[in-house]
Amino acid sequence: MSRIVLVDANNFYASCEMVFEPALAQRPLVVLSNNDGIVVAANEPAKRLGLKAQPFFRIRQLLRRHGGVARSSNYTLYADMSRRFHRLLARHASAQEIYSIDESFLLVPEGLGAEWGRCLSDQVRQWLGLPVAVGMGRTKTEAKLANYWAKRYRLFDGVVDAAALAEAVRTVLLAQTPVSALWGVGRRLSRRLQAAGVHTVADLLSHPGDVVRQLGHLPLWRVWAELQGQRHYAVQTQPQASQTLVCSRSFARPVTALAELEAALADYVMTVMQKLWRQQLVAGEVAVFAAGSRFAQGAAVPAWAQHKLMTPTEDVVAVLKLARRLLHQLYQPGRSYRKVLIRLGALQPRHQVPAGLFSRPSRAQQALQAVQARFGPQALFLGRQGALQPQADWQMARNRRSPRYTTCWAELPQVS
DNA sequence: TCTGGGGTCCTAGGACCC
DNA sequence: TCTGGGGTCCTAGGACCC
Repeated sequence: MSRIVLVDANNFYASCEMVFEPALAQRPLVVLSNNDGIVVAANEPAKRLGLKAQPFFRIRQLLRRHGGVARSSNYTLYADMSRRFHRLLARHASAQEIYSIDESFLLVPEGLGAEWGRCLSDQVRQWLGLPVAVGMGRTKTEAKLANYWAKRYRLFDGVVDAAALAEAVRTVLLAQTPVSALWGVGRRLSRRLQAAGVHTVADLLSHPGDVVRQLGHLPLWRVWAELQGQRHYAVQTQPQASQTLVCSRSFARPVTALAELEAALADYVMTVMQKLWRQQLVAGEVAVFAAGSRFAQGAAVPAWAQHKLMTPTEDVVAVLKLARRLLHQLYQPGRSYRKVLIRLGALQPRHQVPAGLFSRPSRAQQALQAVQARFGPQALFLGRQGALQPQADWQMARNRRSPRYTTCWAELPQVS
């Protein structure tokens, strides 16, 4: 049986920023969400100040007082760094599951241990400049937990092999680790477990399986079983086809006018259709959601409208028409909106749908796709889209974005 | 003043059937 | 007056993940 390894990058977005601006490592650094709304990543100095996920406006003063820096999310940069990161890891594994932008599960031969893990970690650091944590175990859940320990306890130096821990060490770690640190145990479930007297991972493991099943339903039982070495989650080497595709953005300011909502929606439709085309899927369902701010007076109430299609489609104009109709259905005049969302559902591979049961792309759409493929996704767009309207000040703000060092000729790093 | 975006999975409960 | 029981399917919404 092979071993499972979880490698993830520490403070990924913040680390990407520091790769190209090493001086930032000495100062508190936070990376903000879209619209510079909340903190989504922080480097070690910032964490020492207690900075973590929370609204930016609340920590602005504190950050300034300590000479800190805030950056807007630079997804172009992070996505490119992520691609390099996963590709490097793939060289060292017989199989790889890219689990998130900064995490991979790897299958490696039995017999490799912490020493191997340290070499891997060194190489990632050397080649990409990214600090990582490595967790090794019999199952994904155990690898996750080992990775948690690797990050949390300095003496492990970023690498833990759960199988190689001395029994006494393992016992102490299990007794010190809160259940909420387990994969799949969120806020609500951990509250329930606490109420039942289960505070630590050791507490959970002290119960028999049927009791665990009662306490928390199937997923918790699986986690419990995986911690004893039974595999319930396989390393998924093939990316799974999406079941739904979403595009959603918050606005930089409250929006009341239907025309502005429509323009934003058209932008999101184009984006979500590009995802659909990339995966060669067709959509059987279209849904639109719009809502105001939870914190504002006179804000629109969250509302969904959706429509099932008689025949699945990949036609951007048809989807846009439908989405606009749905938006009109749920629009609340006079109320202010903070976000609009489009979701495509009932997806299936386009080649599995019998010809004639869905509309083939029109000549116009084929031309659109050809131009976008050649000159980039922004090269050609629909007239309804708001992206290029000069007055579209509702668009997402990213006022503190770093250069796209690795993907844009005009923004290459300069050495002097 | 300012509070993200993109997903999956599970469960409860309603509708419907015999 | 009395008003079953069991099954399936679908949907909405919650919980959780990064």
